[in-house]
Amino acid sequence: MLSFTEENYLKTLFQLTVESNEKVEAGTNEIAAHLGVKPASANDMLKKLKDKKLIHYEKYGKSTLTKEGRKYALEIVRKHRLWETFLYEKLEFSWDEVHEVAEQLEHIQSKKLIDKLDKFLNYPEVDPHGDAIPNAKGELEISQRKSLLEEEIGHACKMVGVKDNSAAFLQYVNSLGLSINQTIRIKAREEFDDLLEIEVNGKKNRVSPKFAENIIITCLECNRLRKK
Amino acid sequence: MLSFTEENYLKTLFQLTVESNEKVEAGTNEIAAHLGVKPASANDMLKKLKDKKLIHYEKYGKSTLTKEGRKYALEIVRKHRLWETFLYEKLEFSWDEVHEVAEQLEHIQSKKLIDKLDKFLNYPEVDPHGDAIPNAKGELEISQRKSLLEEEIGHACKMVGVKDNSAAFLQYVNSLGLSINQTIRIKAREEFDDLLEIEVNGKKNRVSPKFAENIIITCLECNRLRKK
DNA sequence: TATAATTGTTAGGCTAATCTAACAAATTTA
DNA sequence: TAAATTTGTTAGATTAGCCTAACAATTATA
Ligand SMILES: [Mn+2]
Ligand SMILES: [Mn+2]
Ligand SMILES: [Mn+2]
Ligand SMILES: [Mn+2]
Repeated sequence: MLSFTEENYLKTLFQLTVESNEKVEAGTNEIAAHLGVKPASANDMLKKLKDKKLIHYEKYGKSTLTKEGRKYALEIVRKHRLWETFLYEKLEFSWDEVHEVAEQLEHIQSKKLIDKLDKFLNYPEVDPHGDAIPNAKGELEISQRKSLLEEEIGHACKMVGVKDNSAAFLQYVNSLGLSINQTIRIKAREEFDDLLEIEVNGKKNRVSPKFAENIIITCLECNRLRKK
Repeated sequence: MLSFTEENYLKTLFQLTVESNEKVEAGTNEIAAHLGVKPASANDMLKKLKDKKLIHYEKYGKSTLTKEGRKYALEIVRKHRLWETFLYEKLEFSWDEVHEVAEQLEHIQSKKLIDKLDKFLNYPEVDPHGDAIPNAKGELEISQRKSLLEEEIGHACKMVGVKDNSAAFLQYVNSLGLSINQTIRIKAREEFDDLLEIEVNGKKNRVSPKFAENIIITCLECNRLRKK
């Protein structure tokens, strides 16, 4: 059985690779920063997890999860998101309060507990943030992606990537306050010139269809409602 | 904030003293045995808890909780019993499965979580084993006690002590398979001679009114129903 | 009340997870 | 491509919680 700490390292690696929209492997410093520890500490643990065959790691190289490690990571993510859903739906926690408590609850060891919780919540597909919940078999339905241009008016979505990777475009994206994981709400579409009115962090802006076509998003509303 | 381990020591001391029907203070070996560690380990921790002013402890003496330590212990007991109730009432866990998981859940740190859980469960007074749940202020309603003679026919109760402490009586008690914390069910009362028919661990026996008068119990049914 | 048994303490070690400080490799930049 | 910067590693120390083995105090028993 894994320790609390080992579990946190696996989950971090999962987030930084499998669930990242930027990379498929993670460096030691990055992992350390994500966990709030020093690189030296992360280095020790990476060697240990490699010995346990839970991650792929080579000296001075980047790390990824093995199949086995990924299995564990998915279990933890499943628990985390089910608990968040429980807190949100049953205990009147708000959207932004659930994560912190779920960080603790995700480490409770009991297969029965988590399966019963899943049933009690009526097998939810997504957590309160719109993120997919792995099922009991460890299968994760990756949120459907599309371009910002294809998103429905009125919906909120999350930016997960770009199609155009040119510096010019990225700078443009940046200047509008947009970045990975940023929530974007589409307010309206101008009939006259097809510009989209979007809201980011409370600030409104207008973007061209060409711009929107190059922003990759997942729709929060669609994910949330997919099977409910 | 207290560590997982410190919390377990405080809870153990609470169970061995405040909630015990035999003693009001506990020895080092006893504490160690209850926690499944060696006396040397318990000794280290007792000194540490004393420094933190959570327990009264003197070299070669017995230990008890300070007011502060008792406050923490009650919080943990409250969490433990609320989680047991949740598992039993909402997640279809059985009577005997709840304890193990609650041992983990009792250490989750979130005031809001436990108060919301309390509300969600509709402020239960007792856990699935009939034990009282401390309220949010840390007040514990000690289960009402009476003699076995006063118990209602058909009810199940728990033996918590004796009135007569003579060796002869205790031996008699013992020969019937009775001991502290043992569950007793009253099957019937004979009209003819007032003998009580009891069942202990599946075995039936008959006891005199004089005998029953000297056994102190708390009624599980009454505790469970007191305010529901 | 002397001896035996029980109970409690200490010293010294071990492991997991962390740190700092020094260093080495890899990558970026001029 | 050489120098500067970033990234990653190592050695050695620390802390919490546990252990064993030796010992000391207390309590029970003959
Ligand atoms: Mn979260
Ligand atoms: Mn965690
Ligand atoms: Mn319990
Ligand atoms: Mn516990």
